[in-house]
Amino acid sequence: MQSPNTRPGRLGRPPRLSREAILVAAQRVLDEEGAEYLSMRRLARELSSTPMALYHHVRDKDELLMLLLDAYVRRIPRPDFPDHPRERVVAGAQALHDILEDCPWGVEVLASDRFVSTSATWIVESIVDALVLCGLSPGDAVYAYRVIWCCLVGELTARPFRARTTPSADERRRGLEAVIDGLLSQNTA
Amino acid sequence: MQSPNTRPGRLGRPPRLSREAILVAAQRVLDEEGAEYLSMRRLARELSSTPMALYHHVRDKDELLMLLLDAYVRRIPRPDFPDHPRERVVAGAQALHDILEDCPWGVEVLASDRFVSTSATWIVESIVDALVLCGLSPGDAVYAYRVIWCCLVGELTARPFRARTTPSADERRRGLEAVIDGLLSQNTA
DNA sequence: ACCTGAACACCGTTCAAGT
DNA sequence: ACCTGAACACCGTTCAAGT
Repeated sequence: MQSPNTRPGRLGRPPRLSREAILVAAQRVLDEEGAEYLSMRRLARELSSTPMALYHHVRDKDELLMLLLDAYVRRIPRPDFPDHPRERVVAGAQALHDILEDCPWGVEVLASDRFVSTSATWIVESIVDALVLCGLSPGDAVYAYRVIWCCLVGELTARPFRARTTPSADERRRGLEAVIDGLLSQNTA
Repeated sequence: MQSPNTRPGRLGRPPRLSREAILVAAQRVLDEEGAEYLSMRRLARELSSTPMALYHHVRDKDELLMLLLDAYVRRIPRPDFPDHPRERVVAGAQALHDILEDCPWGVEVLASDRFVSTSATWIVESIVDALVLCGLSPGDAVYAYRVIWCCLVGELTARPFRARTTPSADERRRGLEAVIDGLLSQNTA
């Protein structure tokens, strides 16, 4: 129950903030108000602190978002995927979609540069592995994964769309399967 | 050669700005500095005017972007597409991709709501029609178009990606064809 | 070491006034 | 009718100072 700000033998002022506390508060703002309201200034207010205090625990806003996404992904339970390779690709892509759907701000963070976290590698690797088991060469598998990833990003980014009806989960799955099957059958061509 | 600000019989102060002039200046900023520098304030400076003068000719920044994209699309020459339906789908998607690649800020405008311009309908319709000619039902064709559109948006949004090598035009085409063939063959399933 | 306050260089937009 | 200036309510970030 040793609180960090009472730890003895440390020089200087005891910290009032911590990376942990900042991330918790940021997640709260994200949940309660949405990503468009998460600013360094808003976050400082949430913590009854000043914007600049944050910069002592986090390099900049981009790093903060990266850390938030990282923590979010880490909280996700690792589902066990089906044995059949094709089903595994579909399930993996579906999982990736679901993760990002619950975390719309994350798409932007991932789509932009900088994010090099390894906390989501398992799912990427699981998809690529399954693609190889489906018969694709490693190079083709990576590329096929890339196409799948682009479709997911597009699906999540191009939200409203001209057809005002959001597609049902079933429709989405059919679309996803079509894309995956197309990528798989290109191998044999 | 009748300049609008000398047109007789009009009441009030002659206009110094016009929607046309604003769009031209905005396009110049876009070309020379990039979309991230196009602000109402920057644009007003470009026109030696004040930010608020712009709001007399344009409802807000979103409308400005919409008008810019509209003008951009209108300038594109209408290519003639191949006869074979499948090739037509591929060519249409390719064209859509190329248009947006030269116009990265447009992706965001299109991905967000509001844009209801009809200046790009011809290309969308051409793709949907070709999909129907390929044997898809009208409903399936619209949905297939949606999937293709999402892939394009994703491809353009998820720019850098973990594989640091940007795919070649050939690779991209292969990916696109795989997606399209997947969508087409789902029909017969 | 950790935090504060003021400042810099921006945003989009509203409101009241000027010609 | 068209434009201006000041103001509102924001941004992310740097810099110098305080304890």
